[in-house]
Amino acid sequence: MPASPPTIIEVAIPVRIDQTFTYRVPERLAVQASAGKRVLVPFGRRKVTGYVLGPGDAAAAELKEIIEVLDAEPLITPAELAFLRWVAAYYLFPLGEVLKTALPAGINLTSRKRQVAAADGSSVTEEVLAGGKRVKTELFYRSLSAPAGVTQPRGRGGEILTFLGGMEEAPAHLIRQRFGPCAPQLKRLRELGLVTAAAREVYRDPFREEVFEHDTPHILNDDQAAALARLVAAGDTAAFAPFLLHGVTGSGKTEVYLQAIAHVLSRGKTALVLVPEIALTPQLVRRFKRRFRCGIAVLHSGLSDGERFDEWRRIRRGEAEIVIGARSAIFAPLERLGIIVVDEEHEGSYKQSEGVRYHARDLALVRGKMDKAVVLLGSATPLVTSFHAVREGRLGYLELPRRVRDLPMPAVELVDARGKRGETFLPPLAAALAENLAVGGQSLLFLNRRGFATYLVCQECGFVLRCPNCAVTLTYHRRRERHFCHYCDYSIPAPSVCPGCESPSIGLLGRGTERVEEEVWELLPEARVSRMDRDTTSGKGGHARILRGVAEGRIDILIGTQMIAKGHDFPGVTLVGVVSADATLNIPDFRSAERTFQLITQVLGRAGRGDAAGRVIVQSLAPDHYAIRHAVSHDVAGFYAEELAFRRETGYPPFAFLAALHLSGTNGAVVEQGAEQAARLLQQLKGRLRSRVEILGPVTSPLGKLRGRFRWQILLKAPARSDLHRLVSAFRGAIDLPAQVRLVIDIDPVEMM
DNA sequence: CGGTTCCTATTA
DNA sequence: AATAGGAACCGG
Repeated sequence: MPASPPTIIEVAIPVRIDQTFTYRVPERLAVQASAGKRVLVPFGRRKVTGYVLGPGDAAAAELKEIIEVLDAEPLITPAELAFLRWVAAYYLFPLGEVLKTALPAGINLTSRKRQVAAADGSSVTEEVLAGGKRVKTELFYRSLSAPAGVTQPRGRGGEILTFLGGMEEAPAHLIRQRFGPCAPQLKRLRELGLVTAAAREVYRDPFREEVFEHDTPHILNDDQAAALARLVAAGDTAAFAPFLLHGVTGSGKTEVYLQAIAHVLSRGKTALVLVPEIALTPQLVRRFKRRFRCGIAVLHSGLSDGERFDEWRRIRRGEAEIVIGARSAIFAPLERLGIIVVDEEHEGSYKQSEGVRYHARDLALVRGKMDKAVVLLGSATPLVTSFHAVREGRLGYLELPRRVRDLPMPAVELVDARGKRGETFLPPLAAALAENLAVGGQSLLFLNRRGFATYLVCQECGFVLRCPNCAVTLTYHRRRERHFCHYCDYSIPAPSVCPGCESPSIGLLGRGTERVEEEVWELLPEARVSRMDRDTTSGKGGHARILRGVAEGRIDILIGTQMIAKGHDFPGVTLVGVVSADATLNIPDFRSAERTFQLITQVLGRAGRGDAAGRVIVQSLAPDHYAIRHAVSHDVAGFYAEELAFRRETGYPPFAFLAALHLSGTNGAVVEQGAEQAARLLQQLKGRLRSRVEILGPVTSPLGKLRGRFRWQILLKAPARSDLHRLVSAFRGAIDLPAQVRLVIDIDPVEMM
């Protein structure tokens, strides 16, 4: 007797509940309802899309029946499901929500209740099913031999027919592109039986119109060749092999990625490349398209839902061997995965901070282990954690210590700015800017603070202008004549007198990029100056417009925030000035030194990527701080040694593991009570479990309120991840907070505020 | 007082 | 997460 298909199934539903649900399968759907497919199910008062996990326990008394099976083929393979189960367990988030995040957005059906005006004027609630996958189809035309008695039409119809005769078939967009609007002619041709039209599924391809010239692998220098050799050897063993590719800026990391991937593809496997920002994808995709003839898919948040869905389907069907994308691409449905590259692995944008709070860099290692793949973490300034893993032998170390073509590292002058707070440019930087302008060189000025002045303070009464929602100072933006909160979007018009005592002697302190721009105008009126920060790149293509201006030599001096530090090549830049290296050093985060070191090093790497070595001047109020000292002397190893000593001493990662519990809500008193209740429960559980977790808090974050919400935070610190998980899982099962308090659990939080 | 807004329980 | 039903709030 053949095994009968399961009539009871376990279904994960994308809701914020930590459990799965059991449904009955009616006879007619029994064969179709298999694991990895989506089903439409009744859920509470509505109908939702759920994900079939497998056969369910018949134990529950009354089960509802599934309504429909939504997919012909499973969307998720058993291996992917295992990975996603791991993600849900690790980040303590419901499996259904994790599955939803991993799949392209907008493919699920849900019932929506909405009020509809009835004929008699009263309103009726109507239930509508909304959403669902959108497959785009296009008509493909093909010419037929003319039936008896039909003559070839004249005019445009005839031209189209001749055109179609010369080829197998043509999609509608191609005909329109060639002949202009021609719907009536095509209709007539079909009526005459001269052509057939068939609707065919097409992909919305973000790079459809572009033509790529082919290039060939570059010749590697000795360091690159040595790194590649180890990657090739590891790839051939078909075992999990994680590496850190530590290459100084301009050392040719991308070429190593390309050739390692070429080797993986030659073994019939596939490759996944993660990049930190959308802005960086097009140039990297172009480089890949020039090198490889195989299918390349792109996944990032800049795509429309339709484009993303189509790229996802191409991958699922095995039509793309390479996937390039932002953090969510870690969930790409690639099979036979041979290598995962995480470019600029230190970037904070790999951390998802809403919904499932995953870290794509960490998940790359987990997925690589499950899929027995090579994982390649690349950076000029790796995470302290990665460096430590190398020292412990958990990560292979590949080093590219030299720039390609043996260009020297730029010479850096460190200028002590102590006691000279009023001056934006100290004499060395002012002189260097003038000199560089005189010889026609381009300069880059970096300051990681936008706006004109960071705060307004009254000289009479000491009043400081703050955001009513976020308890941070408001930054003055001169162009808009307003003070803005950089956390929420609150703003007020610039006052002319102190809002506290009406004294006219108000001072604007702390400078941002907008002020630096003004001071450059005053210092060098003949220079062509441009600024790149969130305020000047807001429109579509604003980013590209400024970069093009620099590339085409229409800009002499570019001022910018960290935006200019990341990834872009400025071949004509021969001077880099860091206006204040300390802006990021004093934020209350145990990673502030690491961040500052990374940022300064990345900025310095922008100098002299062309033929000239380039000159760099760094102004600092803390020239003796180890992050600044080691960054300006290009002493990466020196920095990591001191930073690791500091972390060991203070008990922070990688010598401890962290979790953060964020409690928030609009009612301050209720949130406070909730936080205290949570802290008490944690203490009890800690005693009962004899846990080694250290509980810090509840404390308010430095921003007591964010976007109008009160926030409390409890920080957990443990010597091992397992301690953290035991305590937090027990806590999550036991806590019963009032509904107005939202609890977010962040395992391995990157931000400490 | 009717009408909103806030809060809470529920989901197989 | 989304929903519905009920409590709380509210102006004049």
